[in-house]
Amino acid sequence: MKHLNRSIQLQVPRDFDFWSTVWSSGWCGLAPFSFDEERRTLSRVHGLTSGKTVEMTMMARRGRVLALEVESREELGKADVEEIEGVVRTCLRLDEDLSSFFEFLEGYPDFAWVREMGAGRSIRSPTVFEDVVKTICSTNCSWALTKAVSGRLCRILGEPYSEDLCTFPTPHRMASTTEEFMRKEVKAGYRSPYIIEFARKLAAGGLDVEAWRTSSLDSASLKREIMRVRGVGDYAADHILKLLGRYDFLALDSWLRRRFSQIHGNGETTSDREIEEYYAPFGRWKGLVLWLDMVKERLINL
DNA sequence: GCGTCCAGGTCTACC
DNA sequence: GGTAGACCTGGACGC
Repeated sequence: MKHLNRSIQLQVPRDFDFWSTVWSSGWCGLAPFSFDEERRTLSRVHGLTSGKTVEMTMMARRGRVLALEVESREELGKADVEEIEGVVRTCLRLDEDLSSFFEFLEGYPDFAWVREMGAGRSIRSPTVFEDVVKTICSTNCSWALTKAVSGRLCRILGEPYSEDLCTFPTPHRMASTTEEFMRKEVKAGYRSPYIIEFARKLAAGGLDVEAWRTSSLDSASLKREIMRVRGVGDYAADHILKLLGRYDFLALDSWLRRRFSQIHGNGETTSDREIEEYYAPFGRWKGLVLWLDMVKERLINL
């Protein structure tokens, strides 16, 4: 089938670095995202509201420019292009103002590298729905399993674009499946009823999770609301808050605990209280500072 | 090949 | 409010 290509260029903030944004978390490896480490590109297969499916590939260009190559089987209209640009802006957090964070870090020379690199952002999904489902799928399992379940969700319930590329399923599509199917085919295990219940609430219009992005609630109150989703506990709620751009909580998981003990505890086990105390001086930015501290080695070796 | 452990936790029952 | 035990999957590991 014939594929149509379109090139788009986006202006990015002065303090933004594309590859450190992509590379700072494992989210870039969860379908329908994929990356090419050698070419330093991030791709995503995405279903537009017009019903068209596109594959978008992002890469950095000189200056404050992000290049976007979009492939589609159908001609794209102005509204399609605007939607694609919006998806990219959301995924890369181009509209997240981190200037006050960088000003705050000026008091911490150990973190000067963050501003120098343009680090601080990490990718997320274009919808809160997708981020919540993926977060639930990341709990109490290996990262390999999280990737496998995300892949199966797309492959089995998403819209196919090519032989091996599919979109992330919509809430309606996920809501229409059964717990048994989710267990047997997607192999999401005991998380299956949680995911389906969440999708059904959204599909029925009983829950507007996109509103969380602009919620006027303080983070503690918003966290309580997020935790009303079954399958989302303390860690997952903290992680979702980070994806929403709120960093007042640490989102401690077993990987972070192990990493902290390697970096700051000489390999000795450290308690959550000790980790909390270590990052307490960073106030509302502590969750972001913790994350950057843990992935520093990965980023400065880029 | 087989059994066990555990990983980027959460829920429920019980005290 | 704190804690124990159950819960899916799948890779790593020891035997």
